[in-house]
Amino acid sequence: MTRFKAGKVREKMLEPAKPRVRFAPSPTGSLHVGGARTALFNWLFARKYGGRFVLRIEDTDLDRSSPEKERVITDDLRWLGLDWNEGPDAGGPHGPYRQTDRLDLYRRLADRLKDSGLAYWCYCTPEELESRRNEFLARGENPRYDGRCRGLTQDQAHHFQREGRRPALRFRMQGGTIQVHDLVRGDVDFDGDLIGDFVLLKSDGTPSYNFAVVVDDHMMEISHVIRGEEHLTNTPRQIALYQALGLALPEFGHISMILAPDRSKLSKRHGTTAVGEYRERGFLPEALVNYIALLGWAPSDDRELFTLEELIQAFSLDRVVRNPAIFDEKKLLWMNGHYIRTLDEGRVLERFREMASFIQESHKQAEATKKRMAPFFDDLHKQAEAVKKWLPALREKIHTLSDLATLSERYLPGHLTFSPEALQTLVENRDVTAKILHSLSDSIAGSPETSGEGFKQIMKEIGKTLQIGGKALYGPVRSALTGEIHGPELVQVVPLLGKDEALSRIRTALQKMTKQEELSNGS
RNA sequence: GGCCCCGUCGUCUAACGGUUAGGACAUCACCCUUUCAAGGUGGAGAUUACGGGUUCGAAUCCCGUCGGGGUCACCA
Repeated sequence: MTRFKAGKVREKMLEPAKPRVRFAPSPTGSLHVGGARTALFNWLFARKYGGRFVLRIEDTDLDRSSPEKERVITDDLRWLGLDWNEGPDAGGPHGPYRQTDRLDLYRRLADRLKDSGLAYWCYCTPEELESRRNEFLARGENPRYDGRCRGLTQDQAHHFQREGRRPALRFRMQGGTIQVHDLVRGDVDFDGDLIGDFVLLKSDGTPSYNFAVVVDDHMMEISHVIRGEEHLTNTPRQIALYQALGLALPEFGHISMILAPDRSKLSKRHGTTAVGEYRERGFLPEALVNYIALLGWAPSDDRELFTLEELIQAFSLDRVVRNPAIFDEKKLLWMNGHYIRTLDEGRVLERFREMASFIQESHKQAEATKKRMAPFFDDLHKQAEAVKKWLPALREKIHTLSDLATLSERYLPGHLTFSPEALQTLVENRDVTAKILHSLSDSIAGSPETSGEGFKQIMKEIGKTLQIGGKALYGPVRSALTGEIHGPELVQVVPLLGKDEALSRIRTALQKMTKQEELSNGS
């Protein structure tokens, strides 16, 4: 492995004056972590050097694209804090920014290529193409279009047309080597002879990816094409097109992929991959962005924790790493916990509410799902208050905002249920526990308010009277008050519960103990 | 299969030919403590995929092998 040595010229491209970059998702699915990172790197690059970040929607796959998906992707980008200077909604001087609104542009350029003999109509059917492809593969050769429609006569063309075949426009590839100057990988050579004539215009009239990117990147004056490594081998095709159209090349930079723990391509079966799912699970955009930034990029110092603003400062393309990264959810979880703990409470609460309404929103589409999930959503909103109240006590131990919801739930009035362990703790030294709980109840009832200090004092006295302390004393009290054997410090818990709820819980626990005893005597 | 990219602790990564190969997550131990966490301290963990070169000296440069990934679509 060799780090790309930046010469004078390269340096200029790595740190340009006012770059124009773009993120160009196709609205055929949700925004995945890989796409999010590509968007982030582009965004950081633009922000760092005072450039522009363009959002372009590549919706030429008519079958799979949908406005809903587009909305989901843009919504996730905004959630991450990545905004764009130009785009379908934002407008801008190089629009339209949705490829289906640019069809006439592609056709015009396609005509130009066809008229100059650099492109030709191909009448081959998908089935024919497929079987020829397999023949190449069987011979151990590079599968590619064999160019058989290159020299079609008018008669032959008419014949195919009468058969009802709809032609696609193909680009006439030239041989020779094509060099890609890549900002993160250095110079990469490709053999043009191994690349077949690829499609420019599909038979439905929409442009192919390779054609549309070239046209758009040029017309939108994109200076740096920063994208995933899966596009590296497409680049020679695009370079050939730039040359055929007589256009200047942008800079290219291909960042390596994000892989699953088994080193395969990250996909659904590996767990969470979509940004939206992380939102639902209670991750903060602060954490996700920070973690993703560290996948394939490293600062020049030892820092790991960055705000977006700090990332802008620290980011540079020449510190982008070339080897693929494995997505490590454990580290993300740690980082998320860190942000929950250190961000100010108002912000965390805001994120919690965001999560609650996002979950509700995202399930609105499917009416059945919504119905099924309804009680959960109601609870979430009811819990917003509880979460606010309990955040200071709970944030120390959690990793996601969802933990906040599940953990705070049991502190709601009337939500006391006993875990088997807690029940065990209450029952195992029944007599002593009963004494503890009775005197605790009396003391709390007798004091005007339940402060942490007051509670501590009460516990001290009970301990002195009964000659116990530590775990033996606090364990039963914790079990009675919370129904769990683990949780925040009781000194925090008691004032938060309040006098009435605390008393009611002790009563409930005492009753439960009696019931348990009758149960065991009876059997 | 052809072509292309990549290969440093389990994971993310640092180390412009000269460091006891550094940090973070995870893991282990201890401290703190009414519990679980969090936090603190420390430990273990990498013959830099392997094999050859070049060099006084290689994780770093060159070649080969192996392994992983990408791509070869009328998907993007």
